[in-house]
Amino acid sequence: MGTEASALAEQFTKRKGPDLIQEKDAESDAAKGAQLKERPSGRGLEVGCPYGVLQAKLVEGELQQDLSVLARPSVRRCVAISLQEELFSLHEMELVEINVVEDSTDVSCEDRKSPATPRPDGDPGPAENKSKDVSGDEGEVQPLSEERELPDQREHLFTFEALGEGEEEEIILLPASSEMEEREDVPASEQDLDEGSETAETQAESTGMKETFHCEICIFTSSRISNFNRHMKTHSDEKPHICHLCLKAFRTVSLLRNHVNIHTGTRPYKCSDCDMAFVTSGELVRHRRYKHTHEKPFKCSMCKYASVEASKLKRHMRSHTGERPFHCCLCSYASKDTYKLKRHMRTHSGEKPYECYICHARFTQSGTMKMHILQKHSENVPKHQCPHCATVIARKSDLRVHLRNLHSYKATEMKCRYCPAVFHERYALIQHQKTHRNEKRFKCDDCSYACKQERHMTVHKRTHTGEKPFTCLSCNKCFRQKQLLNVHFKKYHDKNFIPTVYECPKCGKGFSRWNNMCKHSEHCEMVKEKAVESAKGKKNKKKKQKGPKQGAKEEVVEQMPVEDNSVVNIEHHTNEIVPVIYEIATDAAEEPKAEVTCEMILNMMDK
DNA sequence: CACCGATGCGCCCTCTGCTGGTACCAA
DNA sequence: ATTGGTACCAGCAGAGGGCGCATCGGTG
Repeated sequence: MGTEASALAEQFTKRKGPDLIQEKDAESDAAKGAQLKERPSGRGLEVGCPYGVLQAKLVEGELQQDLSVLARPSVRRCVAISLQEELFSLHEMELVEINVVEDSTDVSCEDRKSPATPRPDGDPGPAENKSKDVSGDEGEVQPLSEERELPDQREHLFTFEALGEGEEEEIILLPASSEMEEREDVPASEQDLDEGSETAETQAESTGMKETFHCEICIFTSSRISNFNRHMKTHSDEKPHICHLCLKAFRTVSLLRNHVNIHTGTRPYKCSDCDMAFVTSGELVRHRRYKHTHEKPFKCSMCKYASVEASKLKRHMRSHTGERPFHCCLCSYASKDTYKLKRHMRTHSGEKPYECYICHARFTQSGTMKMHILQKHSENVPKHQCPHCATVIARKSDLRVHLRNLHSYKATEMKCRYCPAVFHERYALIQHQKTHRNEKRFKCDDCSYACKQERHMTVHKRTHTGEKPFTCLSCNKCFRQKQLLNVHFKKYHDKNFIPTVYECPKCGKGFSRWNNMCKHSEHCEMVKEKAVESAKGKKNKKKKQKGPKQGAKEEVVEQMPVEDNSVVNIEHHTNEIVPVIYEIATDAAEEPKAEVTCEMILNMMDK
């Protein structure tokens, strides 16, 4: 065996990662051959096969997750597994003693039925068996292997032997247990003769004190012949008890009865604490643990997690080990359980099975739809108040983002744009910078003038220097500000220009400026207020009232607000309005004078 | 043989939290 | 008009709870 292993070791070491050994005889002997059994009492991994018991204890890390166990009863008395080559060097191939430790292996009979790991090009491989699809129709893949709990600390030895030639790259796990060593004395062909036999063969214990019955096919032993005989039926395909409703066959009457109860809805096991009822007593016990007693017998050794079911603990352990046995065949995603893979497959199929009953929007997950309904179609939805500021955010997760972005401590200093202050919290920086917002930080060296923006100061300083860089091309008149030049040009050189007229509603006299009209029309105080308010509203709304327009008078009046009790600071608003309106016709035409300030023009230019 | 507890697999669900696109607002 | 910031929102995955069902093995 060792020689054979050496000869084929190189082939073995060529085997890469997730490739699986292809099942050769899945439909025949193997089907009733290799089985994996968990031993609740211990931590050893037992691999049952027609030739005895394989018990292995794998050293964590030595056997990777994709270790698969295959039964090849028609070829050898062995179990084939695949290993990643980096785990075993050539010289280790002849005889390997492996300590099997739980959580490091991923061994399953299911692997015999499962497709091989998807190839990078998507080709599942010629021997891939897709018979068992998670979703049934979504092209999902089965796990490479299924983690098994290894509840026994006992160490068991087994050996590996490379098997096959050429393309045959398989590792044969040969049991080194006492039973198997005895059987190695018998030629393989003779052993094969025994395998299919289900004859009840009793073997007396060496002590002779008590007779036990050993199954020749698996590890089962029993002290009672009746149990043994019943067990032997599990190796038979005989299922004489047929459900008359669905024609499904069962081995025992009890199994059939439970099954028929499902059809009939008969649930004889009723919970004493609630209205639930179940077909089997086991379901009731489990239900009571979940809902009433909260007994959780399966405890995680690495954290405080405990579960009602062993399978839940097994699933939980994957969060510690990082094992992801369920691989997507369309991308690199792998999940820790079948449901997540199925859910993930919707991202490829585009399926959105959840529909909002109100707006009929569709969603891939029920939780997403639920949140949608809550946020879009519900009232009095509780919001989340930021503990550090006044922000209120609809979703808790978004509040978390808010806290992370605005209230988390940053190691790097964030500097204020306007002063030397530095901050480590973004929110504090923003609040601080707001204090600069209305600050007239730019102060003139030659007078008391101050402004918010530097360019305003640039324009202002021309009043001290006398600089007038904007020259009218028609009359060579110079201006300090471009906007003043524009106004001048329109007024004196643009024939098509028609300025706005503000007409006193009482006497009909026209004015180019509101304030002039208002001074004239003291009896029109209310009208004036409304017009100014209207002008203010227009400015705030669109900021587009940049110049005099034909018919602006009528427009302004029409848009006057109806609130008669509105109070407007005339001086303030005239400062904003005057630059864009100037007198024509009824008043003597003249250039804007003192009413037009630098800031007015610049503000207008900003708009 | 029936009963019962245990086991295992599968399916579905909820809750939770992160991520990236988008609309909106202010500068 | 542009740009940057941020709440809003849907998409998606992690983790765990709960139940349906089949099966096995111990026991009376």
